[in-house]
Amino acid sequence: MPNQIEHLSDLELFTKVVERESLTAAGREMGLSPASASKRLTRLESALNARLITRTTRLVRPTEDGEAFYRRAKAILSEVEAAEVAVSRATMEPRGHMRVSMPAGFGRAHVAPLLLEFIKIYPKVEIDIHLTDRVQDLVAEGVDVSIRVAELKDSSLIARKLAENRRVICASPAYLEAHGKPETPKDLQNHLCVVLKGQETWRFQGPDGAHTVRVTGPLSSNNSDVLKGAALAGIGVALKSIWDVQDELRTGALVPVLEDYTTNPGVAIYAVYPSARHLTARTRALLDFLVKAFAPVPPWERE
Amino acid sequence: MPNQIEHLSDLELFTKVVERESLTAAGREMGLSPASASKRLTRLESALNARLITRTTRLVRPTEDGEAFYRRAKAILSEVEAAEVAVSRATMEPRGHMRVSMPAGFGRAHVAPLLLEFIKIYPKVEIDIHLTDRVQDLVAEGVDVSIRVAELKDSSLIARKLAENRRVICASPAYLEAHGKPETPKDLQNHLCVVLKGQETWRFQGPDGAHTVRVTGPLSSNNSDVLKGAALAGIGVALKSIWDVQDELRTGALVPVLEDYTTNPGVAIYAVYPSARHLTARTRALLDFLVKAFAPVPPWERE
DNA sequence: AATATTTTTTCACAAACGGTGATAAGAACC
DNA sequence: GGTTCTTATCACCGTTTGTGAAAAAATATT
Repeated sequence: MPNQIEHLSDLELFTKVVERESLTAAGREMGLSPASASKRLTRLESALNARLITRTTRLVRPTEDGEAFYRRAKAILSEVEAAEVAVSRATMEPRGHMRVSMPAGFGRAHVAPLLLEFIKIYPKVEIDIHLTDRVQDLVAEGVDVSIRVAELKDSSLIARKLAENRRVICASPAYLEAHGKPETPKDLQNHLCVVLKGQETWRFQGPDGAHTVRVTGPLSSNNSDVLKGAALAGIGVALKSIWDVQDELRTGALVPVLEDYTTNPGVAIYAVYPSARHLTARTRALLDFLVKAFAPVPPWERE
Repeated sequence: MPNQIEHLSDLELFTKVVERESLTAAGREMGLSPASASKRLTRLESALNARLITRTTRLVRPTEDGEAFYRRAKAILSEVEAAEVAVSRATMEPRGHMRVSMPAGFGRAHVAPLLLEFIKIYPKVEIDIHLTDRVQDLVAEGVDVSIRVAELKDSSLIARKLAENRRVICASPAYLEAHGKPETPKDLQNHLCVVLKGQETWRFQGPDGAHTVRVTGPLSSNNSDVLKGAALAGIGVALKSIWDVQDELRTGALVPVLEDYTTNPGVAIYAVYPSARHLTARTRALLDFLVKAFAPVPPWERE
């Protein structure tokens, strides 16, 4: 029949009584009336079914059992406190291990380098960088923070927006030379498009309203790098995230088209994490770090 | 700001949640509804201001901090239990040290020999035999049991009657030869009496009613052995407890007088101890032992 | 896809607990 | 003997805690 003791503060009161040799003083120290102090000590003794303190109105001293118990009580209390500060430190100072999940392409290009900086700033944090395009169960996989490119709709998870995910329709100069330049979304239906598997429908928001175009083409893939390669090779028109083709646009290897239109609006890049309450220091630190790194303008949009 | 944790059972619940990976199961194990289990876990997390368990409806697992805290919680709980069983053993099996106080004369003659037997029966008990005729503060002196010859009147202390304290008026044959034998209490006023300091008034209860006699004589002392010596030497008549002069009466060295009268009625021998609640095993054992040794007829009255 | 099932969480309410001040009793000091 | 200080007890009252019901969430099933 273990654990008769329920109230840790009864233990604390008891130790103070032993030290002060006074119920009243011990109670006062804990902000308790003498009546309560008496009640609590009695409660502890009843729980243990033993007399710990012999007391008259003038003299309060531990019994032999009480003295033995005093030593144990002190040990217990200090262990509890140690456990508390250990947890508290863990939540105060970023440290420990964490797993961050992200899509392969975006992660490799833009997040992983940032995380290398992050662990330089917080040397006690260890990060497991987990690249996957599957949307996964954060809790089951033990993921602390997940970077997701999506429309926000998740329910129990909390998300912080890191950046817009601006997209561009683009193609190689050679392709445009050969097939001409589309001027409206509708034109795309007459173009060769390279598309991400499952995302064959492109949505546009432009000066002339919203459009939805179902595109087709000679190549589709579930890997966005393949698509980029195809576009570069002049296979067709691609819908790419800015962060993915920024360099190619700058060098002219790819050329944007339909620049007056916003593509797949509402989709943005988020840092997703389970529950906002009781964030660990490392999670909080990483989130702040990421937000600062991407805001107000993400790296790939700069200059 | 130490000791945020108050409820030990919250710790217990937490460990069970970690072990069972289920709030409901953990709660059931402790006889708690799922609602309560949830509340308690939340309370613990709030107290620590940290998230210990990440939980969805399907998956319950400790966070990294939670795992670290789990180990500490287990340690704390087992220490608490160890402390509890230590106390409980101390109250179950007679063991440990105790101090027994008693009057010098009676103690040396009748209690000390019994205590030697007692520690033979309970080898784990150590006794400090404290002989004193002063009435003392049990608590202040750390006395567990005090043997007292008195009229019962103490308030906060509990007493068990061990034996009547029958007294006799007696003198040596030589004295009676020289001075004659008193036949009534009143006769004592014409006799030489040896008296205990402060007890110069002797009270009698006899067939002809109650008498109070103030006696005088050539010798008084605060030590009852001195008085016995004086009586044996024929100095005068003494008021002695039976247990003190039993041998002398048997050999005829002292002769009882006024045998139809009861002397100082109401005075008996008691074992006195502080508070009946939460007696330790050793105290309980000693009290039972003493009662059995003196009842129904004390040794000095036998045969 | 839609429904069922299981688990956690929330909510409102009842019961139990815990603290308090008043009071009493006891003990020391003056 | 009176005063003061301490512990114990009592009745009262506000808070906390536990509970069942229902909601919400996440799977599993059909």
